[in-house]
Amino acid sequence: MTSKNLTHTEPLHLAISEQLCEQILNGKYEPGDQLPSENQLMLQFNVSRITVRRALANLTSQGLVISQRGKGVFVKERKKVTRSLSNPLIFFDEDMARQGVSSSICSLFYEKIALSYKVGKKLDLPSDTQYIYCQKKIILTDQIPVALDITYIPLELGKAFADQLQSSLIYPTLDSNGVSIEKVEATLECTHATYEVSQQLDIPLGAPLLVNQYVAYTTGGRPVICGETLSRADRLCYSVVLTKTV
Amino acid sequence: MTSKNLTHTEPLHLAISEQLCEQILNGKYEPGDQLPSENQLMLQFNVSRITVRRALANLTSQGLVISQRGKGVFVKERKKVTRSLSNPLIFFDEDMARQGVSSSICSLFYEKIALSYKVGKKLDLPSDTQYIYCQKKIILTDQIPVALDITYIPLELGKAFADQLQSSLIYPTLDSNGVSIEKVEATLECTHATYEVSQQLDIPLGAPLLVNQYVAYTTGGRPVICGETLSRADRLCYSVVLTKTV
DNA sequence: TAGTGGTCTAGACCACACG
DNA sequence: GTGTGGTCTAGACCACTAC
Repeated sequence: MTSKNLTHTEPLHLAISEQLCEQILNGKYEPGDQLPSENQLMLQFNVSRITVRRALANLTSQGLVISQRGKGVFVKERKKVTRSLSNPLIFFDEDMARQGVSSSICSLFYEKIALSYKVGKKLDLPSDTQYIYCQKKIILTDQIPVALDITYIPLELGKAFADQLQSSLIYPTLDSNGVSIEKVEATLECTHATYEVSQQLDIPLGAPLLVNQYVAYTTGGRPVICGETLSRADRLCYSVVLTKTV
Repeated sequence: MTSKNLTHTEPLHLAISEQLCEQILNGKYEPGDQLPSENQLMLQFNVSRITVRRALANLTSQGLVISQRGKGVFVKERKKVTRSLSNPLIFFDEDMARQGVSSSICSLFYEKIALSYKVGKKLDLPSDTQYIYCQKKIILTDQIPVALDITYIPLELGKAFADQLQSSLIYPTLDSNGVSIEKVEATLECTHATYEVSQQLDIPLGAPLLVNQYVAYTTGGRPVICGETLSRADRLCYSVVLTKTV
């Protein structure tokens, strides 16, 4: 019945994935449910395995399902936490706690590295500055990795708070040491997970990431730290409130 | 040399896509350049076509290349425009003009529809309200579709400015008619293009979209309009400035 | 051991772009 | 027409999970 000649307009794999997509959205398959196996789908739609796999790949690229080797294909859970970018600045862990979510960090890297031109400019460092601290860490909520953060910290701060920074988040650390964050400039965009990042955040290659590139300023408009947070787009969203200040 | 037994850790398609990825990032292939054809890659890496295609699919899902039937596979241009969410509110077209980019809109749909509970709540409408205007439009920059916007406009506004709204953007229209936007609440997240949206924005199925869900308020904290903008993640990013107001 | 998804092959036909 | 990517098949082997 699914003769190839009838589907001049729509490829088979698309027809199948659209149908499965509808069933997922309609609730025939609920989050956590297992889809029929590739074998069953081959029989059900009377197509070859590669076409079934292509259809499943469509669903995966739409973030609807996740496949697990040896187990099956499952409908993804759709639970996101919200990171508030409102004023006043709310610390990440407080933000999560308010949503009933636990958070922790796992420091991957904390070292003095050569300062790049770009970072030097963002932090308005003297032109003879040669080094800076760089921290890479994984941020987890409810034990699941949600974000990879890379922060650049000028030497004096990085040295003073090294221990603290490796076990807690950066804004609270600065705050509790008398460095008040007065302003944050951020850009939000979306990229795709490289192979390396996909491994670190346990997501498929090419999965969408929300990128938050930020520069934080303390009193007197002096930049303190900058960096970027790559968040799993299936786990995090940002909220913003803009008020006309005139 | 690319014997299967050597690559226990890494599948062939990944090894190939990683190598091509590196060459793209290194500049061997520049934006706009054509990659070797599938046939050439089959010979070059001594693998089957399906493996080459899988490697190219990896690159596509990472947003690095785009394939065009009958022509070839090309390295994607990486040009993004920035939408400022700072204060004061900058209109989209001014924002684009400042970046040397032309912008236009294409109205797809402008009709009175039944009011949903969700929208009614966002706009704080009287509980007996039954209808609302809904506008769907494509937003183009430099003639390329970048976003799909869906806006909900209460009856009195929607009727009064119907003509204007179909040819120009909503904030400027409201502003020029004496409706000042004092506050905007927005959440930013990322989803995947459904088949329908992928067709409208000319992107692959499942491509990442930046979703901006907003409610705009006028004087006295009264909500005026709400809606959501689905932007192509490869073409748009948002910028935000947060100032401690205390 | 049985069932699942992951990788890979060789081969076929189709649709589209370009000269 | 030639070359390109898009779709699809049948079949094989592997790695992982669960029993």
